[in-house]
Amino acid sequence: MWELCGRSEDPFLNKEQFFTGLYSLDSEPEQAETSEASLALAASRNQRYKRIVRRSSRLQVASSNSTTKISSTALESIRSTSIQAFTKNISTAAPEPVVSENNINMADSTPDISAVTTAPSTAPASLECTPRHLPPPESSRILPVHTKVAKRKRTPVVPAKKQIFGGMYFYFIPNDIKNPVRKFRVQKADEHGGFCLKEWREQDITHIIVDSKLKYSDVLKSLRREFIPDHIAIVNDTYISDCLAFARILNHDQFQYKVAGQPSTTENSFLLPQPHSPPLSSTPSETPLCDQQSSSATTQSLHIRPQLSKRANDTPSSAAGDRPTDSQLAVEAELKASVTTDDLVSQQLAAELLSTPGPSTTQECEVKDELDIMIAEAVRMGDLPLDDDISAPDDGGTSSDEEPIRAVKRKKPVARTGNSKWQDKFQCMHANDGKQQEGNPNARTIEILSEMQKYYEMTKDQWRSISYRKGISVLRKQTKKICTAAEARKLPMIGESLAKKIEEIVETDRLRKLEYAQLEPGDVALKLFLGVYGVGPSVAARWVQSGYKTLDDVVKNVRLTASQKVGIDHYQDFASRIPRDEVKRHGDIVMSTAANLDSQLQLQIMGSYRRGSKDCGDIDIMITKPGVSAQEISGLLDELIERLFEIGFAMCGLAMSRGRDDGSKWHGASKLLDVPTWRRIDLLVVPWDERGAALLYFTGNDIFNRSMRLLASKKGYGLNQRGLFKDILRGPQRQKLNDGTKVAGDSEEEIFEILGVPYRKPEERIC
DNA sequence: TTGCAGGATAG
DNA sequence: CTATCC
DNA sequence: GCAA
Ligand SMILES: O=c1ccn([C@H]2C[C@H](O)[C@@H](COP(=O)(O)OP(=O)(O)OP(=O)(O)O)O2)c(=O)[nH]1
Ligand SMILES: [Mg+2]
Repeated sequence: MWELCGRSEDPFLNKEQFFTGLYSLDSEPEQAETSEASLALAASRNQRYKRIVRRSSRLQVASSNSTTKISSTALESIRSTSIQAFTKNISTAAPEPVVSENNINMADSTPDISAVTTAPSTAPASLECTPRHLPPPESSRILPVHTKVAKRKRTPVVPAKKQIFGGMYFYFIPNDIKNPVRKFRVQKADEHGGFCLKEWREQDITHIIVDSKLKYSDVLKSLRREFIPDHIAIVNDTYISDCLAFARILNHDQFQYKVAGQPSTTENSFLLPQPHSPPLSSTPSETPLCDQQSSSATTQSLHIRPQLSKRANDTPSSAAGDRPTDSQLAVEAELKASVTTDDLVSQQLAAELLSTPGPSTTQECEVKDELDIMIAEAVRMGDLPLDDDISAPDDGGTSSDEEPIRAVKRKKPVARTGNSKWQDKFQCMHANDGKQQEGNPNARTIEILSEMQKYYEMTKDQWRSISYRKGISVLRKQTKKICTAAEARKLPMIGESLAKKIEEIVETDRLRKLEYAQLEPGDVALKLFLGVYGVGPSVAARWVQSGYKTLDDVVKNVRLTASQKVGIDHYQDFASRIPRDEVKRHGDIVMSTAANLDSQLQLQIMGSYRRGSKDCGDIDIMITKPGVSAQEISGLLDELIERLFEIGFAMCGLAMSRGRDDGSKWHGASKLLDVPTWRRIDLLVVPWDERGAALLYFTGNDIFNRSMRLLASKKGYGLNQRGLFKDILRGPQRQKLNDGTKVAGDSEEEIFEILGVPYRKPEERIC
C-alpha cells in the first residue's frame, strides 16, 4: 500500500495540470473582470511548475458543523436507547429502489489513495443485500482482472467436477499475494471455483485463510475486530492445499487447520459447512467466545454505562489545587466587576480591541462586493515552457498484489494550449455573509441535497460529498428558485447529476435516491458513530461492520482512543452548538487567565465566532504577542493550560502540541461553572509575524480556506497557516528543497492583496 | 482519467 | 504510516 | 459529483 501511495505522487505537474481544477470551489454566477494588474502579477509570479498535489493522507473533508450533528431533542436518549431513536425524522415514504446512475464508477475512478483507504465503494445496499451466491465485483477480488486466472472470469479451466470451492469466499491474511506461496494458493482457490476477496465483505466471506506464522490475535488485529462472526471459518494456509489434495472440502474444524491461539471450538462435525448455507447453520459452535460477546452486547445495549457517566474518568485536575470553582468564579467575577479596576481590564480591553473586526483594514472594501470578483478569462498564461516530461520515476511493479493497472497511468499529453482561460470563480473571491437563509427560495432543495451530502459523507466518497457541498453553496446564493434541470445546469458546480436531482426535488418534493439511501441498514449507526469526536469514516464503518448499533455496543467491545472516550462521554455536549454569549464567556476566562501570565499577550476568538455566527461548534482562540517570534512563547501554552485546569475551566485535553517547546496548539474541553455542558476549545499560539496568516486560517471557514489555498497554488504560491510562500520547490524524491520564500504573513490584507482577492471581512468568508 | 488545501496530532 | 481534526 |  505504501509503495502504491508513494508512487502515485507526482512531484511536478505540467502546465495543463497546473490549471486543472481551477474552478474547483464554488463559483460566482456573475463575474466581473479582474484587474489586469493582478493578473499580470499572477502571471509574473507564476512558476513553471507547481506541485499541486500533496496526496498524503487526507481523507477527511467536510467540516464538522454541517454534518452528523444530532438534533438536540434526540440527545436525551443517545446513550440509553438504540439508534432507532434517531430515525424518527427520516422520511419513510415509498422507497422504490433506484438504481444509482453514478455509483458505478466509484470504485475505479477513485484515486489510489482513496481506494486504499476508504471503504468498499460498493453500491448502496450491497452490504446486506448482496446475495451470497453472486460473485463479488471484480474490484474486490484479490487477483487482478487481467490476470490469467481471473480473466476468464469463472470460466473454469479446471473441470467442473473439480470446482470444489464453488460458492466459497476466501479472505486471506495477509490479504495480498506478495508471498508467492500465498499467491499460488489464491490462484488455486480461484481456479477451483472459490472467490478470493481483497476486501473484507463480511456477508460473503466463508473462510479466512491465515498464514501459518500468524496467530489468532494477529488475525483480529489485522482485521481490527474484536471477534470474527461465527459464520466465517478460520483456517490456516494448509487448508486450501489439503482440500485440493483430497479434491473435496475438508472439515475446517479439524485440529490441523486451527490457527494458533484460536479459541477452541467444539469440533468434529465431519460435515463441512455448506458453502452456501446461511450463516446460522454453519457450525454454530465455533468461536463461542466471540458469539458471546456480540450477543451480550446487543442484549445490554439499552443500558446506560454507569461507569463512564460524566466526568468519572477525567478531570484529574479538579481535585488538585485550591477549589477550582472558586477560582473560576473569581475570574468571572473579576471580569464582571472590572469596570473599575486594574490592568486586568486593560488587558482584556486590549485583547478585545485586537479582536474587534471593525477598526483596521476593512475600510477599503466596506462597500460593494460587486466590484469583487475575478479574473476574466482572457488570460494567456500560455507560453511558459514547462518541463513537460513527467519523469515517471520507476514504478516498480513490485509488491502489492494486484494493480498492474497502474502501469497505464503516467503519460500526460503536454499539449500546451496557449491560453488557459480561467475565469476565477473561486468561492473565496465572493463575499458571502451567509444571511438570507430565511426567504431562501431554494430552501427545500437545499435541505434535501444536504441530506444527500450527509449520506455521501465519506466512506462512500469524500469528493462526492464536497461536490454536494459546493453545489448546495451555489444554490444557497441564488435569489430565485431553481426549478428545472436546465436552469440548474447553468450554475457552476452543478452538473448533470445534481441538476437532475434538483428538478426531481422541485417537482416531487422528495428525492428517491435519498430515501433509498436512508433505508440502508447500518446507515443510521454510521451517522451516529461519525458524530463521536475522534471517530471518522474509517472507524465508524468498522464499527458498523462489526455489527455495533449503539454507542454502548462500542464501549463494551472496542478499545477506544482517549479522544473517543471523551467524545462518547460527551456526545451530546459536543454535538450541541454553543451560543455566542457563552463562547464569549469562555474566551474571557482564557483571556484573563492569560493576562495574568503575561500582560502583553493578545487573544482573540476566532472561527465561526469571528465570522459573526450566532452559535458556534467550538471555541477557537488565537494567542499572540507583539514582537515575539518563534518560541519565546514556548512553554507559555503549557502554563496557561495548567492554570485553566487549576481554575476548573479546562476539563480535559484532547490533543496537545507534541512535547516540543514550540508548543503552539492545544485542543481540549472546557466548561463554565453554571453550564454543565462541556465545550470543545482550541487554543493556537502564533508568532507575531505569522499572525496574519493565522488569522486568515483560523477564521475560515474551511471551504473559504481551501478556496484561497487552491487559488494560491494556481498562482504559484503556497498558502498555509504560517504565511504565503512562493517558490516552493521540491527535489527529485519529492523532497523539500526549501520551504519557499515567505512573502506575507503579517497581515491578512497583504495576503489577499498578493493573491488578487478583494479583502473579505470575516463575516463574508462563509462559503 | 484525474484532482479536489495544507498541516498538526494520536496511535 | 493512517485516521482524525483544525 | 464536477471540471478539466
Ligand atoms: O478542515 C478545516 C477545518 C477548519 N479550518 C480552519 C477554518 C475554521 O474556521 C477554523 C476553525 O475550525 P472549526 O472546526 O472550529 O470551524 P469553525 O469555522 O470555527 O466552525 P464551528 O462553528 O463549527 O466551530 O479552522 C480549516 O482550515 N480546515
Ligand atoms: Mg470553531
